[in-house]
Amino acid sequence: MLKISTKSQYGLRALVYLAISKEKINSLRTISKKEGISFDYLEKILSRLEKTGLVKARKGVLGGYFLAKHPKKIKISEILKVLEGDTFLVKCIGADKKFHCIRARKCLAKNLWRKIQDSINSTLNSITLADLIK
Amino acid sequence: MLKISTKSQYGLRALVYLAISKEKINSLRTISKKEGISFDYLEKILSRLEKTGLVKARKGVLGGYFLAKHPKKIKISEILKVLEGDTFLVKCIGADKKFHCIRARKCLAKNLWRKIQDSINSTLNSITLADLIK
DNA sequence: TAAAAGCCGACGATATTTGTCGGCTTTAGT
DNA sequence: ACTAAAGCCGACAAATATCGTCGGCTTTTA
Repeated sequence: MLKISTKSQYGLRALVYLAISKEKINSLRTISKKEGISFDYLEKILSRLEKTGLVKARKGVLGGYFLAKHPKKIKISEILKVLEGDTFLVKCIGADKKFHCIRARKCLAKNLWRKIQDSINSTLNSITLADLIK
Repeated sequence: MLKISTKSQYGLRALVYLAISKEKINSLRTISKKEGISFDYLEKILSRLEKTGLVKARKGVLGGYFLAKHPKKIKISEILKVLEGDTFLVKCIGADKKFHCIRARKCLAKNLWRKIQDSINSTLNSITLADLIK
């Protein structure tokens, strides 16, 4: 249906929150409350962002999350890749060749998907978290 | 997950088929066989395209489907709109204002979604069925 | 009047998305 | 050392969307 999952929307909002926050570190509870996002769900999202090195976490009392890099260094494409998986519009142009269809040569639609894909990618690659918050 | 549904993929392939076919009219059965798409599913897709005036149908023996307009007059955006519904990346920028979130003013993410949306739209609006087949 | 074709609504299977829950580990403050 | 606050992790469950099937109907041509 060509839509951005709420997972990505939530994730991005959390990152924006961290980026503009005056605090050096923000707990999951705080972010979820301020952004109105389910605590448990956001936990999974941030945990994933943590594993892929976009945010860092500190455990224990006074713990929380903070950005791993300067917002300038975080491209939107990175974020979405982590949260949405390898975002290819259609499998037949994706990385996994087993989905590349047999009628590849004849398939005139393929070029279209590729074009749209490119246009999305270039937008995503050209914008950073820092661009969003200024 | 930011993907094009197979419904749209099938629909587009069917339209391309009609556009490049030497026959003036092609039955559902023929298209589904040649394109390797489920007969019953494709029926629903073409029926929808028919209702919205992109293709026309003739009933009875020797019946089938044919394009309602010249491929030059059919923009890809039209096709996808019919098949995917109102394709907005996120509800909060969609037509239905009840989904526009409360934190609209604060929401820095919104501009991003809009930017991506615009880039997709302009690609989709600038390409016609005719462009695909030449 | 029979066969081929499209029309239509209901249904069901599957996949994906969106959460929820419970118990674990780590850490700061007392 | 103990406790409470916080993150970590895997299993599960609910909701939704996608994909496809089915049966019976109408229309049309030979």
